[in-house]
Amino acid sequence: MPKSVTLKDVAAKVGVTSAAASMALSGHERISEKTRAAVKQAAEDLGYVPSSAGRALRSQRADAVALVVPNSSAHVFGHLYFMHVLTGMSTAANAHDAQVIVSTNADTSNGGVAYERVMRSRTADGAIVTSAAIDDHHVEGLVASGLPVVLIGNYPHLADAVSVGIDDVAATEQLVEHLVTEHGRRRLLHVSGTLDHQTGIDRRDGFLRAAEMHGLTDVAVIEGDLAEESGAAAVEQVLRERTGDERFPFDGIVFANDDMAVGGLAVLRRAGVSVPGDVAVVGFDDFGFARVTTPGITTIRVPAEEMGRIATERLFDLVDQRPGGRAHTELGVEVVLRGSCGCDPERAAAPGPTHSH
Amino acid sequence: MPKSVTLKDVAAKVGVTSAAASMALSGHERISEKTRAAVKQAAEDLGYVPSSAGRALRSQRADAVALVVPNSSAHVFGHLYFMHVLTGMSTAANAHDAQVIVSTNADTSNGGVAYERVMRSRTADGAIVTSAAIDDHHVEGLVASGLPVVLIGNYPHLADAVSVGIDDVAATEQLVEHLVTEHGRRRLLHVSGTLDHQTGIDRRDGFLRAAEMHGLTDVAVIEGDLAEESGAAAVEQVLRERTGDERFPFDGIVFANDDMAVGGLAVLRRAGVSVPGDVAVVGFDDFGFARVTTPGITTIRVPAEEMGRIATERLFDLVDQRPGGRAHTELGVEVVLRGSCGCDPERAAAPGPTHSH
DNA sequence: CTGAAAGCGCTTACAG
DNA sequence: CTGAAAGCGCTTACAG
Repeated sequence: MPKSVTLKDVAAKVGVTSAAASMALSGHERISEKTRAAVKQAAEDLGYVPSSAGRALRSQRADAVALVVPNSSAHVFGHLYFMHVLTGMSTAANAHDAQVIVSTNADTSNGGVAYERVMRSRTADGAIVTSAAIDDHHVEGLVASGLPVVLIGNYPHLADAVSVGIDDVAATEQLVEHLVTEHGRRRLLHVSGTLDHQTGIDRRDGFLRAAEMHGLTDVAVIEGDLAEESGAAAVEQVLRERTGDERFPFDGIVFANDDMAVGGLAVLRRAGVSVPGDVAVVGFDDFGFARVTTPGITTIRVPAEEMGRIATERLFDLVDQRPGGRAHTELGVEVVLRGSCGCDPERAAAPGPTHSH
Repeated sequence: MPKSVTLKDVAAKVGVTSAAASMALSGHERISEKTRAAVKQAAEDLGYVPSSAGRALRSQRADAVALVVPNSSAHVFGHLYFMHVLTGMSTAANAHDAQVIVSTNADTSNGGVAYERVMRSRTADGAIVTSAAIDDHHVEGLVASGLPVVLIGNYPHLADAVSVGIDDVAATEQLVEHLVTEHGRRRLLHVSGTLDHQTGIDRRDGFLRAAEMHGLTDVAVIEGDLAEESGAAAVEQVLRERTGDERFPFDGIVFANDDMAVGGLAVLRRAGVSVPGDVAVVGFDDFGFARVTTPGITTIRVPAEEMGRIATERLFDLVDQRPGGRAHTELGVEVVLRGSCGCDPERAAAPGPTHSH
């Protein structure tokens, strides 16, 4: 492993002090044009890159931001959602010449959680926290500590925290509205996310509120956990509990995310229940799966990449002590219509892949 | 923002020097049991966490590893592949108390690429590089520089580099073998990845070699770029060029990855070509999509998470100067049989979701 | 055995 | 105007 080139090496080559070399590289005016050029040339020749540790120690700034993945969402690490958030973070971080650190929350050993250590050790100047459970006190502690943190999602109990999110209630209402108004569905099932996360609560509340507004009486909620299997399990439960001759007791299912919709769709298919013929299905997220199933899943497009990007911009505002705007930034969402609700007839009517000739 | 607690604060509280406090915290024997306990208590009370910059500067070690995403694969950043690799990296990094840095390769401004800067600045102790193009000279330079680097994939022209990968040639041969032997397909099309990446070349070569071994004469290769759209484009091209009465000129398509298979599948469906009836389809990767399409896509499961984990272990070997084993570690893969090749009749025969009653 | 300096690499505030 | 010290936080090697 090659010894790394320091500022001293560069300075020595030119015959100035390292202090002068530092100023030369940063374009300080007190260094003559000639010396400045010589130092820059020497730095280039030697392949000099400033030591991040030296610089961080001196400037009290790591030039890095961390993405925190709390324990409570460990099972969804590996999900495209994080990749989208990470992509957005990278875009913003690159613009600020900062590194992106991914902090999965392994070490709960020393009484503290990993991401708190990341912050306190100043490895990162600030953190983005996403998918935290409502009762995750570590998040509250972090926010309360005054360290720069931006939350992705809605945290009503942390009203002062800077956060970026969407309106899950309104978005879910839109989906229900669509099923009722456009497709005449009135017997609706909601398969919710975990109710210890605000998104789980909000999407369920949106469902219930819209159902009430439309005077729907045949509605039910089954609690899921956002995993594909839990969507499958919910549908299996309905199939098991239906009375004898019933085809399917609901004519629409609102899954709290696409993964569960995928799982539910597979079970419906195997049971010979037609989608959208017998049951209309909608999901939430649009991170990829919803586009490739047959039929495609009507869903809400969550702008995860933009959330990551904006959250990171807000985080730099905090780190640089720029007077922030609103504590919460709300991004718009979009309903994406596909075959599973009965829309997009071209696609829905196309021969299925198992069609024989 | 709260002022961070330093070792000096802890030492002051106990009435010892910061050097003594440092030794106490690291359990050095020369510090009395009593002082050790007092220092630990004080550290806990004050919420002391060592500064990573201070420690890194002193120990010449960042305790961080970087995942590098080269420019050439910028379009696939945001792909589940990276998330799997990242998950594996995190597992290994956590075990070594190290941070994971994600370095997308934005800054090509200063003549150097971002990940070279990450390495030279010692922000990370080493890097994992994946999806690098064959002619990416920056990778060669990095490897040649002697900095700790582990490559994911196969790099025949960098035979001395430490790397972790799978046998793409053999895996693709297995797929062809399956189509020929189990499903009697003999007119095969390969939609390749970009041929400036070794995986693109290897999967194509595996296809061609297996075709030759089985004496297939009706084979063709179309170069794609791993994106869903390019799989669609390849199939469209075939449809466009077929002669009048022909249904589909091939009875099997080997896509170099699942994404392209998904794109191809959609076009086939719209054209009324049955899968697997008229054409058997296979993909490569199994990062998610292949499982949720209808029919499911027969594919090769690439152990991306394990690749990330093992590459990171190898990287720590390098960083810690442990005598490494082989330069290249090859992981096994698994053929996953689903409906698109004609296997899994239970699923393939199940009523499609657009089936009407 | 223990106290305290030295130095990792950097940049700014100070002394001359 | 310019040279060089001081100090960010840490830990180890040295002096006493």
